[in-house]
Amino acid sequence: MPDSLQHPLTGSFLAGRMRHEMTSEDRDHLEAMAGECVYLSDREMLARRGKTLTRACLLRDGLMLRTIERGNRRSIVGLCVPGDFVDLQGVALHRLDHDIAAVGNVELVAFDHAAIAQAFETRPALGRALWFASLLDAAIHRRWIQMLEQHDAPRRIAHIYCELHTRLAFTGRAEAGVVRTPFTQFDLAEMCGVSAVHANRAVAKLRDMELAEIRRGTLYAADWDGLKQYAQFDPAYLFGVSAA
Amino acid sequence: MPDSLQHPLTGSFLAGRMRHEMTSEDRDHLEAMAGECVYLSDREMLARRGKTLTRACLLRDGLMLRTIERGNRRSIVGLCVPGDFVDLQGVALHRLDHDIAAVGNVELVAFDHAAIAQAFETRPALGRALWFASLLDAAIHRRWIQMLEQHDAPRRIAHIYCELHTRLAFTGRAEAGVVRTPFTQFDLAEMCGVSAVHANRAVAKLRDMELAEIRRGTLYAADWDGLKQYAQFDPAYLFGVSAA
DNA sequence: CGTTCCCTTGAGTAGTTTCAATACTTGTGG
DNA sequence: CCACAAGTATTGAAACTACTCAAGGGAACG
Repeated sequence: MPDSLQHPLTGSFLAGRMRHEMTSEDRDHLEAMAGECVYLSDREMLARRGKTLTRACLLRDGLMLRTIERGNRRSIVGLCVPGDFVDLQGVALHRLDHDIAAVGNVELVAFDHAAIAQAFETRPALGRALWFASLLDAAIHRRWIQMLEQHDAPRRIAHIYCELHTRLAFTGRAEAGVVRTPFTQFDLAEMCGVSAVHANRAVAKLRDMELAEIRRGTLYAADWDGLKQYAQFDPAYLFGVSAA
Repeated sequence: MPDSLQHPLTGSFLAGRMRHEMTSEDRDHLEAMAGECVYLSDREMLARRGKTLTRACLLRDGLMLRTIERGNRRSIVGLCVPGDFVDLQGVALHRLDHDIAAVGNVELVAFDHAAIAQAFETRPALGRALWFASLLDAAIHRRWIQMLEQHDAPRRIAHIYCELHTRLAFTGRAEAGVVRTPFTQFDLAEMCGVSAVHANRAVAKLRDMELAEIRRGTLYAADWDGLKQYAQFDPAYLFGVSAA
């Protein structure tokens, strides 16, 4: 029986990464720990910076943003795709250092911190899996730092879509040559640390270079290999099983 | 007996953060797990991207850089201060996504992955502490992403020194108004994602604004509060006990 | 005492921002 | 089905920021 049917709530967790190394008992246990489902619509916040949390949520469908607001300016410091625990930090750090917001409609499932803490005691392998997931997040953050330090705006946008495509593919959600998102150009600007006008020109450059067309958040690749090369995208940092 | 004497090798681990929440048994256990000491001098590499690791190292003295090289350009994506596990990722991810290099002379102590993995099984609280440390790293990465997205070069440099001062203070290594590092302006440029020439002008701007003087890597604050305000430094993301 | 590395400064160029105006989309209500 | 409003995308021009290239100055080390 496929994993996704056996574990309808948690089947995407670490899929394509170390999920295959987890025992079926641990996978069953995680599924059994799942609490209520949470639904949010576009731009709704799941959690805010500084808030104390008592549960952690696994994203089941849709995309979410990690954001930090400062004055009237917002930065997007990370993306969440299905299969990601979006606020796992809260279990150990108790409060969040950033906000978590939906882009488009999203579906999550909640886990009580107490249940996760207990799993840490009784099921070390599950604890390791959660740790692994946190380390993956950090590796992605580092790649973003490098991207912001070295790439210009068009390359940043290209890289973000390449990363998304690979991360979505881990859970079987990728389409060949297409990455569907509800991002506005304003969102892209906030991810890249540039103005909205410049993000627009960056999108136009990708189109002019005949690498990809981005319409209403969705990227249609004209030359997928060329795009990956242009973005200097190397998926090793995502630790997928195929890339290992 | 002070912690630093009782645990000469590991007494700095999570000091000022959740160390006080760890039981003395766990602290003793961590100290007992420590293996051989490692010494590196300026610009020496501890580990390289892609390499498979079998042990993890705790930084005891000196500073280290997390770097990613791409072509002939290097990015600095993070800093390590005493008390940090510099390559803890390797325990769960097996290989590194970045390089780890010394700046100045450093002193580390090594832990076998096998010992850490076993501690994860037998001492869940120690496992949680390691997880906590990883989550802290991720929070710092997120702040860097925001800094790169929103701040200009002088503010980035100011922020890096503010962060360092706070992180060094956790282990009692901070001096009032001074942050000593062996960074060259070239290093600062690689942390900020700007050219070395521009980093020099940024340093000059901090001097002209009478906020701080940076000579041979060491920052002498002329107006520490003004500097923190200019950098928009808010230490909450470092999860220190006083800032909690 | 010179070599080397690091820092500093100037001038021209490229990339990015702001402001402002115009068009395209999508959804809503008449 | 059309008109309108709101949000989103596009374009131009001027100002600004940061980059490269290039040359010169200063400090540390053998």
